[in-house]
Amino acid sequence: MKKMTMQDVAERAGVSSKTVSRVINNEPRVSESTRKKIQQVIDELDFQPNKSAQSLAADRSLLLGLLYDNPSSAYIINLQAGVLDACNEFGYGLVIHPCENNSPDLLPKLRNLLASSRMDGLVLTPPMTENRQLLDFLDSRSTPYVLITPLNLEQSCPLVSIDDVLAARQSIQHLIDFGHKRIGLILGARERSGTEMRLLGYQQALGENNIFFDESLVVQGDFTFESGVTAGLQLLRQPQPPTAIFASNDYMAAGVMKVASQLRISIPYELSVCGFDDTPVARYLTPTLTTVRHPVEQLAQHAGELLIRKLKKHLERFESEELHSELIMRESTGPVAKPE
Amino acid sequence: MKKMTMQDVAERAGVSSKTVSRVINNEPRVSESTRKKIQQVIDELDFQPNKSAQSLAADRSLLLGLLYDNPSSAYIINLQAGVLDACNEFGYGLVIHPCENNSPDLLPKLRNLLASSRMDGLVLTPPMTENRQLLDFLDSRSTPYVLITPLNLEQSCPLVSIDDVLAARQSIQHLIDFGHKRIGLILGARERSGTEMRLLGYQQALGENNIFFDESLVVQGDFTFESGVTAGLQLLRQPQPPTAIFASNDYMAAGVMKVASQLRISIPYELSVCGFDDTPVARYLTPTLTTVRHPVEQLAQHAGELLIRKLKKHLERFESEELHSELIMRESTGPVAKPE
DNA sequence: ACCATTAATGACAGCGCTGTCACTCTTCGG
DNA sequence: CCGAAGAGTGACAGCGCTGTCATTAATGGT
Repeated sequence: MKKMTMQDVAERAGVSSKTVSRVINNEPRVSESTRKKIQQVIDELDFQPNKSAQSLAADRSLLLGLLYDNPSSAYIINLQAGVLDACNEFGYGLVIHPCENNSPDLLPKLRNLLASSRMDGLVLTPPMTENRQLLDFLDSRSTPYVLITPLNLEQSCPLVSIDDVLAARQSIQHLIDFGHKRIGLILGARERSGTEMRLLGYQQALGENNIFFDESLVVQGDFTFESGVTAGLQLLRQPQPPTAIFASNDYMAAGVMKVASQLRISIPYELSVCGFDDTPVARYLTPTLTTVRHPVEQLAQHAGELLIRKLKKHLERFESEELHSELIMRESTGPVAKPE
Repeated sequence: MKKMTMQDVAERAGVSSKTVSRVINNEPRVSESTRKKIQQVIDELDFQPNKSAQSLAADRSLLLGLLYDNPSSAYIINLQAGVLDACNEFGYGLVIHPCENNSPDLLPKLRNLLASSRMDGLVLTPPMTENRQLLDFLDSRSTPYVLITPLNLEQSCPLVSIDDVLAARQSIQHLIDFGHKRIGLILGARERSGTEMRLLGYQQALGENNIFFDESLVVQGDFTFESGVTAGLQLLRQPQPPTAIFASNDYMAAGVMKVASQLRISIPYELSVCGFDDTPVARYLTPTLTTVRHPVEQLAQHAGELLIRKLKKHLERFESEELHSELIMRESTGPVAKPE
């Protein structure tokens, strides 16, 4: 495992080290024959260029940063896996950075991180994607970034997203197909753009099925289990309670299930519950939770690739992508008990 | 945000860049007065040394690697946070590497990663900590590493650990205090050293309370929810079923709760269930799960610090640490229904 | 056959830091 | 008062790569 340099490769291939560099970096202006020869030597010696030297000489760190502030660890792990895939493919490294979106020293900390790690670009996730200050800061230093976000707004940067409206509409449709007509909706945190998307999807589904939109069936949550409990109580204690509840994430759905258990409402016989995100907890609850699975890892991978292509200038204007979610049917949803 | 070099700092402080380097690296042989003056200039300019140049010149990457193969995302997030803390404190970067302990190309992949990222040291977590091949490989390249592991074996390397025996004993004691005498134990994967520790703790607790050790109350699991279901069935269908069950992690405990629900056994009135690890799911289950919380983040932080000190040679022999766990009492445990 | 253009390659400096070694200035025992 | 030892500092080379520019070989139009 002694160290190896481009010089070694160059000598063994009978070329200059600069030409080896050209091959490593996929630069043009190398004849097919030399390229092949050099590649062969590289493979033989299992040569890996020294990242520090590359960074120093080319003045780019070959590092991507991943910023997140999200309580769902499963979500983050998937994110990381996706971005890592992209990084590995293109020889980039990944710097992970858990942060607190609302902390006043988010920016100073980030500035510090950027100064010391010199990341070439950033992948941002909600809720950071909606932090205007943060985005402006990045723009001002012209640090490239891509967003992973349910946001459909006219963004002026590349982003990857899922269609939250569609995902919500399909879940509600699933409940309607079971005969439900009074369907409760628990929204997520108000400032998050996904929240209104889901409300929109809910309304669309009702509209398509000529079901009256009853505002009292829509309650505000904040993505926490506790808010799910509160919201669940609020819904189930109504004079005419819903027969099904769609929660904007699994934790709030778990909260509803807790309430149902306390009120001795049996799921799915007396109440259907549908979550969102397909967190691992969905499989561990009793009954298991019907929920919506997002392709988080692919999303993150695309985001990483997009960013890297942007860094390499192989990117025309703002490319963006939209992936789709999938309804995972489990035990917590079923037909209405007695058709009204 | 124009770039700054040690040269700039040096000029402004009226010294050579080498002396600035000395201050940055906390080297001795710098007079207190110059050190102070330079530090002041550094603070004023908010100077950060160029990591790539440092790495290249000093031939060390200033990078730690974190290897894990664990299905619990919450555990990993905590791990990462802990190691990151240590890294940030000492100016190191972190390379995360999810891997598959049983994959045949674990070693080739790792070799690759080490070749390209040139990490200075590694933090290993179960089950990698018990992968002899892996450890030998690292020893052979003399890559420093520290282990985070429940293992109590005479290891020849630094490690941080929790006292699994104690943690298990205390949980069992908690159940005994509620009057339970027939206590089921669901073990984790057989090859994991924590498993026998927990069995030991179980036996100790029984012994201390003069309770007969009934082998039929101990069943094998593998840390998955599904194995918890199987094990739960096995225990609860016995002619004389246990009145309490201790599962070696929360997922298996969730499996037991599922079984109990299906068999219409009410928790905690007819059966107490205790988990291990305090995964988020413990709070979302109904009833909420009594479990054991480990100081994963501190553990990881200590591991990181230990490793960095080892890298800096500030480490005499094999330092190791042991931290303690905490029983989190929730709703799933309670007194026996009818004292026998 | 001649110059203009382009393709393919190499020579060389230098990215920003650290290791080595040389140098100066104290300090102190004898 | 002298030499040795040590503390404090700087000059300089060079880590392994890439950017720039020079150089040579191949190609084509007239």
